[in-house]
Amino acid sequence: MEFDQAKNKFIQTWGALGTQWGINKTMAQIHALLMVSPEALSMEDIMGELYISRGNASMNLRALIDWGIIFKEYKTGERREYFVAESNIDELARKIAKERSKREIKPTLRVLQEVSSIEETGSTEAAHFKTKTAELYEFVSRADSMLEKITDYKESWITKTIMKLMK
Amino acid sequence: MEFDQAKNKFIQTWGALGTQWGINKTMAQIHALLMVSPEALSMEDIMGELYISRGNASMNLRALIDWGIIFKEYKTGERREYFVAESNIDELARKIAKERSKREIKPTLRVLQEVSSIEETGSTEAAHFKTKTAELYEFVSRADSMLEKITDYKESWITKTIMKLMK
DNA sequence: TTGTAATTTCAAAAATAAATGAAAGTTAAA
DNA sequence: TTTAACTTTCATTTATTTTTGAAATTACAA
Repeated sequence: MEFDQAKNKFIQTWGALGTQWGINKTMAQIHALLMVSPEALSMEDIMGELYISRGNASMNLRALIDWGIIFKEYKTGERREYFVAESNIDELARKIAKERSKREIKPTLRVLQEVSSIEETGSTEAAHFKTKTAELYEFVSRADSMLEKITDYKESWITKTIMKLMK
Repeated sequence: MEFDQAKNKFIQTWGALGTQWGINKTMAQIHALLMVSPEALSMEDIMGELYISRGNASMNLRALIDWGIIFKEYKTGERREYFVAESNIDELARKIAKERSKREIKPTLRVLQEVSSIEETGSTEAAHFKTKTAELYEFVSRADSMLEKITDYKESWITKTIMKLMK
């Protein structure tokens, strides 16, 4: 396979994966492009490589910056902004994990907490509901703290975790 | 909060969470409904509770069965089918993890393998591409086997994993 | 078997999400 | 300041995904 083909295939695949995980295609593609670019790219560069509009590029670059997984860079004497991806993959995964926990898991936990705390009534249905949602709260809560523990190693956490699990 | 309100809030929240993780809203809602139902429900019941069409119910019930997280039940003398959710939450999470690994991670790994194996050319860009995609392959591959290891405990894997990580 | 209740399918419609592009807003060099 | 390069915003358009509902199919009690 040619480099150009491979690069394109990688960007498309990463975009599709993003979609399946609730991240929009362009956002994932910009990120993919920046990951494999040895140099920082300008918005113009990105628009050109991905064939997307200025507005689209601007919004998704901002979203990526909000997630903390790409950064702005300034070149001396140049007015335009350049972008680079977080280069450490462990760090990248940690940031994504933390962000998703904050945005999705934590709010869900609040709701589970709330709904599992309804008053006891006589009804079987309500009793079962309380049991199930409480179980779910317990599970999600544990899973979330497990993820926190794993990603708190800061460095090569995947390897460290595997080591600990092997024992 | 009233039981009915709580139940509705739970179903809506679970649906929204699904959406953020690339699962369609109705599929997640049907699953939520079945989880908190003490009795098996028929398609008619589900349509009524969620205000959805027959076709929608049918398709998403099938998808949930394909994922292995809900089951059909037959009542003697009755023609219609009933559905129940996997009642063990650890088991539920294991199945989802396995399924997503199979459907999304494994195919991505294949592509990463492929694109990181392009011929060496002189270009810096291609060299950097190879390095990055190989790193990514390595990472995703390890993360996937970590998940496999964790979920292979079969029973209360979250707790077991936390225990191991505490040491 | 037959009749019919129950389920599935799928083209079309509706809803949702994402992308465009031009105008408005910023910023810094002249 | 002014000007021009660059970025952001957002109403509108486009694309994608989901849902509907009626026809086709299936399957089971009689």
